[in-house]
Amino acid sequence: MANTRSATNMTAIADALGVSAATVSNALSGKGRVSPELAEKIRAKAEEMGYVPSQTARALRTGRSGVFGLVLPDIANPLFPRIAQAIEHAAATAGYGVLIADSRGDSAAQTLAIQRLLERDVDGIVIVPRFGTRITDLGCPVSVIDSPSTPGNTVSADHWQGGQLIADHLLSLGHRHFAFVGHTPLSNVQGDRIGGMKSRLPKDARFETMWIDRIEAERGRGCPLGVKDLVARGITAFAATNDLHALRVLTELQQAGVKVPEDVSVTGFDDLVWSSVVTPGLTTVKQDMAAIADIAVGALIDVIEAGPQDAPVAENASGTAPKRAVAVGRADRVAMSLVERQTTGPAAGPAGGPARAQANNFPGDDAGAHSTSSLTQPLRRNEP
Amino acid sequence: MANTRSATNMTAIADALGVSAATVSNALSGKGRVSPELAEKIRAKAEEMGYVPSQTARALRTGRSGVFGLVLPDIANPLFPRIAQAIEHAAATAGYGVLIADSRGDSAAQTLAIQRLLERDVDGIVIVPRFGTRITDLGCPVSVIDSPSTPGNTVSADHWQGGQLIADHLLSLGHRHFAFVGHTPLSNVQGDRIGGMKSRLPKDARFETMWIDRIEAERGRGCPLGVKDLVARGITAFAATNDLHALRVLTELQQAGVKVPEDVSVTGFDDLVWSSVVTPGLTTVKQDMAAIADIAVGALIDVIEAGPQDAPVAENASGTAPKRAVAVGRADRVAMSLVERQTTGPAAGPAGGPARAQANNFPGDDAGAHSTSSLTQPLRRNEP
DNA sequence: CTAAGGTGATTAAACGATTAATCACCCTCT
DNA sequence: AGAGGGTGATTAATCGTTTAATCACCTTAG
Repeated sequence: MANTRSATNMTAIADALGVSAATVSNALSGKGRVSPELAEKIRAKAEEMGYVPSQTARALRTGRSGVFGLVLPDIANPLFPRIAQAIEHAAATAGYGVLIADSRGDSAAQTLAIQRLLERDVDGIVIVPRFGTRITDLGCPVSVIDSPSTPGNTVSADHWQGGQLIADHLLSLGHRHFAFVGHTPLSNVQGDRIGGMKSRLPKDARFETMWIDRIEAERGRGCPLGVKDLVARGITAFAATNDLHALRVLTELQQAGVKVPEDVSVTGFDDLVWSSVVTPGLTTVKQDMAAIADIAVGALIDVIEAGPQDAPVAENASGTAPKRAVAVGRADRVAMSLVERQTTGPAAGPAGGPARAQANNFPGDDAGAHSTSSLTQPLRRNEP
Repeated sequence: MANTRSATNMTAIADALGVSAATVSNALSGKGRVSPELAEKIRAKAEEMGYVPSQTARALRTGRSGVFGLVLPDIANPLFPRIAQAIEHAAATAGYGVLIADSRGDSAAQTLAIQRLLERDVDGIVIVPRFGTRITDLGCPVSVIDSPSTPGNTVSADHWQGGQLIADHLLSLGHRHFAFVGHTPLSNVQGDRIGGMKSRLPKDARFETMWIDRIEAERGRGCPLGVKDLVARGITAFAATNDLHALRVLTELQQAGVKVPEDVSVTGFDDLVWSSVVTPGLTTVKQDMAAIADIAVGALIDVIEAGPQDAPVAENASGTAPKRAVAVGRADRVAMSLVERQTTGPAAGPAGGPARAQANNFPGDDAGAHSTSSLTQPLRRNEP
């Protein structure tokens, strides 16, 4: 704004029309009392002069910057583009800008990143927290996107239900021997996803869980996961907690000469960019980022528009809920949807693939979000 | 800031110490004339009261918001995380915040996105332009990150040199029959990358170029690229213009039973997240995003600190360079570096693999950035 | 002894919008 | 006709910081 910003401010418009600046403000905001004719004249003049209101001045006066902060554990995370895009879109639609902050590194970096945002007077913060960090009261509205099982979570995909989708899909194809591939058990998201999958398994199903951080701690970064051994042990389906791990498994299998999906099936999570371009296309489960972003941003806006409930913590009659400036009470979980591609197929091999395993390709079973209840009802009986 | 912002402003500090607000300002900024003792007392008090300067007020007064805008053609682009992370880091280091704007969709969306940033009074904009859009004078400093062959480009990776790195590497392995895989010829970046590769080819080399947009226009999105046919025609190396296409080629080859790197080699560009986790690991070429971001942000800061050179366009004695508020004159290109992994190996097959092709695994030839000149000197002779 | 110069602080005017308070004026009702 | 009410505008304060201008005071030189 400094240099070339056209010096068209309210005063300039006011002078040009011989009215006061306040009248211009009222006319443009439609708030005060201005005659319709004059208001129209002012709007026209503003348009003509290319007037652009100064968000800065407005922010100073109103105490609202019109900007949200977005804090991510690691901007380089492949899911980030989706989140950022969705949040930016939701925020822009509501008239807000989005300031990004990267909290890569330790949780101290996260605190610092938040601090920087607060100094910039953001009106609210959307945060995808790091593992094991608890978001404390920031003194400004906060939306937390993580997992329904994270305390203080505001909204997130229903990872558990997504896991169920995957499990139901694989079960319906006749699979009974699974390998779940995650990165670290410290992540609530991964925990939920695997938990959801496990929750669907019938009594006759078996599974193993592989944690990549453990494996790499032993064998080094980027080491082979040894998937062929697992296949030899009878596993017919690898269900990873995200597409990156699924891709790793998929290519390692292909390299080892294991046919996908003929010999084994592979699934991922998140429907990242490459999922649709690899061969065979990766069956995965997708988050409705737009919906999540709308809720996260909506929660922020609700709190902001509710106005400053200055009363610090006292005056709390009911005494139950500590009055924090956090957007609570909306622990929404957004349903995930199955994206069925080519890495999943009927279970093969001697592992006793039942006849019904052949009956895949159920009509109407490949169209995005859907409940798979009809397929899994017989299995649910055996749930613990 | 609205609600819970601690009401600790300069006046509060001034009152607490019985001095004027101006003195507090001077003491904290070290600009005016304040006695050392008082200055120290003020700093201590500010610390004690948890004073945080209002960027908003400062912005209004100084005309500098301390925020840059970052415009990206499509936030969902897999390279975006790297760019955003690097820019955010460079900006934060220089004391600036980063406001994101997504210009997905057409170039009108890009204009709108830029408009939104300008309304928020950004001090400068870093933009990765869409294909074929020309960044006009925005009335604020702009850094363009695209390709050295794009007019108005400020800084970017040296895609041409990156291409040379790949070509030299493959040539040294004995490859002579190439397939270049790009998305669209409209992209300067992709054009440069392929151009660089071609520039290294000796007379006895042959190549074909595949444009994915063309292929998909015919056969539909996500269609097979038909790489096996190309292999049958004698191609031993697929060099893609980015890792996503490389991954597509790689998995299609694996699925078709073609061995990588034994039968054919595959290379990508950008060293995206998955390049290191797939099997075999993808040989690629990497951008030094940190350096690029530093230059892009540095150019912005240079222009800003040069102060408002108000003189519109007149007063331009030499008359050559139109005085735009654009950060020109730094058409830097940042060298790329080869990341050698397992998708590349000696050329095999009847296509006349020369003896020297077997002589791969040169000692010291697998360590990130390096010039491959010693390997390619004999070939350079034959350049056009 | 007084003018000049230096030092360390204060005053006050911005920046550009919002908004409560005020004012001038006209109309209507009793 | 005077009180009361509505309308359409203006005035002026305010948000928190920066900064040019000013001021009071002290020192030193002529």
